[in-house]
Amino acid sequence: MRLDRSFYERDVLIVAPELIGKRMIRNTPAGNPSYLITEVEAYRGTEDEASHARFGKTSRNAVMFDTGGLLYVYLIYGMYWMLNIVTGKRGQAQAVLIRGVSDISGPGRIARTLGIDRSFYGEDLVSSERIWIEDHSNIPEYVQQPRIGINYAGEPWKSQPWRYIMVPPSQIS
DNA sequence: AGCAAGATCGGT
DNA sequence: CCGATCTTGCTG
Repeated sequence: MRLDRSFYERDVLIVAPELIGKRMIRNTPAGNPSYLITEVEAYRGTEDEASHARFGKTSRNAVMFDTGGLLYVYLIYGMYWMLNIVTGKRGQAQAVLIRGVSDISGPGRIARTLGIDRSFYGEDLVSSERIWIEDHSNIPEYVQQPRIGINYAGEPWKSQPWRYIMVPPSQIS
């Protein structure tokens, strides 16, 4: 069943690991593919020096300051769309970057495969007809690591283990 | 105003 | 390790 507002409105450090193992559904004229979420990163508030919210609200990141459950989509390196899910209550400026789904590794390739672009900025996962996330009662194992590509941030932000990676069942000892 | 750098990826 | 490619927000 589709996740509701109350799921997304919690702190990003709670929501991010819980997104691992959930299914993202992409409703298109061609079909209804679903993708298992396998890797995410948490970005937490204006004090997080690795976050786009670190300079406060701007035209690009404005949706991060809105309510949890909305999508934050932005273009990076002129060619890759990044898919993020806003979490927390309005004003908290938190988001989860989707880094891996099913057999797709890398946020840029995910957006390309799912057909995510600027038109998904602000899309609401709670009510959208195009994209949403379902809970299939899957509780996977995961490991935590520092986030990728944020060397510009200072400590402790650079080292926070806010990257969550699903451990395949075959690798659990 | 201009410009360096970016939550990346694929090829060399 | 470098180039693609363009938006962003600072002068990194």
